[in-house]
Amino acid sequence: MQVYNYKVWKSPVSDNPPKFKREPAEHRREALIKATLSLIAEKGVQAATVRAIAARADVSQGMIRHYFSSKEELITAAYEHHMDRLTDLTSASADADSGAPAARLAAFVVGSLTPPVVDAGSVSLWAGFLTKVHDDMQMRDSHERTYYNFRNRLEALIAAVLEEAGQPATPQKLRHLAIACNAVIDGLWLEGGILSGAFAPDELPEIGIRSVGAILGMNLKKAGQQR
Amino acid sequence: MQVYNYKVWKSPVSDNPPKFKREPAEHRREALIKATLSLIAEKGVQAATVRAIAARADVSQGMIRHYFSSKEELITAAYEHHMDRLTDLTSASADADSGAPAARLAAFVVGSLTPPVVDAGSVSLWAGFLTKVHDDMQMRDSHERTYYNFRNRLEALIAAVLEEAGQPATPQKLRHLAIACNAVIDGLWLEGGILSGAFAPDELPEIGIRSVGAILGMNLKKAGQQR
DNA sequence: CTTGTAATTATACACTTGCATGATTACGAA
DNA sequence: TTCGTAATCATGCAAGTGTATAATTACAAG
Repeated sequence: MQVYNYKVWKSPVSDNPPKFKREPAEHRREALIKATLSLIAEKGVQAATVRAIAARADVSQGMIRHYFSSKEELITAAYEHHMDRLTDLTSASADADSGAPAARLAAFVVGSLTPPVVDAGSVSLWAGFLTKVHDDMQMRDSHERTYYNFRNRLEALIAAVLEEAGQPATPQKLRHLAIACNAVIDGLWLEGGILSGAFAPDELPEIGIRSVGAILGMNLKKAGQQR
Repeated sequence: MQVYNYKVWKSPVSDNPPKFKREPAEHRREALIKATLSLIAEKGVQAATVRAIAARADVSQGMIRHYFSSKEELITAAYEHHMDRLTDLTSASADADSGAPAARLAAFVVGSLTPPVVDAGSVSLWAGFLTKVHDDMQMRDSHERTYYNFRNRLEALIAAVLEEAGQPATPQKLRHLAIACNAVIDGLWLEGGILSGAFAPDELPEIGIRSVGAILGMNLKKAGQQR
């Protein structure tokens, strides 16, 4: 049974084909992380075994312990990579919009509720990791960090919107609004990823904008369209 | 190394202590399910091994295959048990309130966002199972069933509230409102369970009621208090 | 061309996993 | 009491797990 399928390439002299290639460390780490993520997204954490990861990354299983001090460390690195990618994607959609605060908030919401952020694999990954957040301290820290990062970004957008509308809120009120809006987005993102077929293409962003607008007491939809 | 600790009780004749006791089948199934749930809640799905479950239920590991056709079937049964318990708990808080529709909806929201529904173990359990929802078809069906069960209940409460307020909504509008309110509740429930210490005791229900009210365009808080 | 050395592979080990099987044992029926 | 049988236990097995270690091998410096 051939398990490994190490990459083959042409040798300068064809009669002595090298059996593997030395790659820069960052390349290898990235390949291992991507292999881990795709495995977890497809078949869950329990499928991300040392051998399966190595096979998917086209390397021998020894590489994992060569580039990470343990398999757990690889899992954690993969989690951070995934979450960073998610926040980058949503932030990008808000930052791309240089219009009024309301428009930027709307873009942020829509970005969070459309592919590739809304995705079955993403949710599966997130849930798979969440299991470890419970007891692994490093994971717990990582989760809190990304959660607050997202919520604070949201809170800043909300503050700008309220200020522009001439309805500034107290810090506590602002905090509550951010928590609430964050919850709607999270909930919609979740079910959108799990029950992918249960919603029409633009249904989720639509509901998201309307709900966030309702919570803030204004019509984000119109504000978002007039850009 | 002593692994098992079978229950000991007094024998009618003390010189011949029986080594185990025959229990009704339903007792055993329930004990195995509870052992499974507590294990998953504490240390994640990967800790719910045949041996660990048996040890916690104070039986030999053979019992699992005796009462369930496979370990997977036990896991599924445990999932359904857990979800049924969650929906029962939230429904109970709404059904207990026989007041105005708005009060019942408020009770439903509050019940969903206070312990024991909001609980680290519950969320951990839910996330652990979610991993399996992705590929296991039976799990997928079970998830959809409980999800729609919860959302439909919510939708019925919302419909009653809107009707009483003289603002009946179209089916599509009603569906959107239910999805949105469901999302807020889910999101708040999630973070409340994960970051248990990050919220004040009554902060989550407070935010929940205010947000659901905002989405529906009314003040649920006052309506809930006047019972 | 040599040669050193770090990257990579190959293999082995101790342990855990779910499941199967046969040996016990409690307990109701006769 | 005796006895049958289903419930329960004890043990073993093959496959899979993460990790450790030694054997290869690419590749650049001299």
